[in-house]
Amino acid sequence: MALEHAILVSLLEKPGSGYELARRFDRSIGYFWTATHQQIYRVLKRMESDGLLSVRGLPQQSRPDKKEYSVVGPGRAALSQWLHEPIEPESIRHELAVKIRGAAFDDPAVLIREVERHRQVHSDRLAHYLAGELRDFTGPTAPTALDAGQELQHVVLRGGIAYERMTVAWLDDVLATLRLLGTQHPHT
Amino acid sequence: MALEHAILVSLLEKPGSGYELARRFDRSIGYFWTATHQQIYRVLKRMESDGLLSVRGLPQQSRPDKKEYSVVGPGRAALSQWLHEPIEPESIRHELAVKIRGAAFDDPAVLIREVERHRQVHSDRLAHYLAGELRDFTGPTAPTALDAGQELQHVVLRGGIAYERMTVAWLDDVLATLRLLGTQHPHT
DNA sequence: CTTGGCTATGCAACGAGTTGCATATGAAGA
DNA sequence: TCTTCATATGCAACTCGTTGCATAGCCAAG
Repeated sequence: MALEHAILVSLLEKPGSGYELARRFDRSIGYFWTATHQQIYRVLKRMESDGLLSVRGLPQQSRPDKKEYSVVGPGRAALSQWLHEPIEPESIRHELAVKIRGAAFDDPAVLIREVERHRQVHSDRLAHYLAGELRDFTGPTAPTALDAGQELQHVVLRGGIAYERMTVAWLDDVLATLRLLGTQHPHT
Repeated sequence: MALEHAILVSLLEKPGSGYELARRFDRSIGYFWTATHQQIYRVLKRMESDGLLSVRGLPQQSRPDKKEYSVVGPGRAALSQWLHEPIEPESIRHELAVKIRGAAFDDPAVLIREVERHRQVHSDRLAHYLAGELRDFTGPTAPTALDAGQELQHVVLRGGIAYERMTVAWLDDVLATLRLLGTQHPHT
């Protein structure tokens, strides 16, 4: 139930509605944990009935009502307990890697476009992360004192940056390999 | 249904039983796609009834019977079709990153042991990959001619190596950050 | 001689995640 | 004016993935 914990972290960073959470899961926390709005609304409801969150109805002008969720005592305790539990080191699911191995049984050249497209996405993400880092951690608003929250968000962002950099470099390696095979085996 | 495709690739590389596939998903292809034996048996049954695979019962001495699956025509066609379809660039689910951000709301020091443990796992995986690379791709049995299958398996392995290297370096960064926060805030 | 481990397959139940659809309103643009 | 976009929430049905358990025989260690 890691979504529950991701929601606790996000709501502790800043209370918000299901809709707002859904948007955060499209950026920020979403770089490390994805979720759709359906999932979020369902889990929020359960967490509230379990007493981990409190809700506040915010009637809005010219908009549907908003339900703002905040973490309450038991929610904070649940997060703290989870932090003390060990978790399994991630096991990746890299569909593109499966495709690349599968390309041995077809024409490897069909993957070139696909890999180029992925490279573009990762390269864009890298640029986006770097811009965020400049804005939030090394710009004029640079952290004055050592703030734990800031430092931890920064180190996670550095992880994202390292991941995207590594991925772009690897996809270049993949492209070079595919092109080499293309010239050797014009079409198997 | 990417498991289906991962199974097609693995069975094209070498036919085998559900049990054998389950073990391959603990190594090799499993580095990029995980699956439990339950999932595998269930999907194999479906794929066979869909006509993508054929089965051969192999009675064995002093062992339960084995069912050896092979890819047949329609299976190969399904793989080929999948290779031509675009896939979504991976979205990561990095539970440890969520924990690190969550540590801002508790004592960051509680994560040190956990991060050290993860670092060890990734460092072991890296060593394992490097040994495999030496054995299969750069050793005395180095590829004579340019074999597409070999080259593609190698580039995927290089991706795994790059990933583990990057992760170990990042976890060192995380540890340094956690330790720094520990000395600054002896206990919030 | 019994316990545990390895091969080999599978059911049943549950929890997690996805997809399609539905509803309501106001603002901006064609 | 009509459509589309953005806010805001939710149900229902489905597939995917995990966990616990069951069976069955052989082998090796204690």
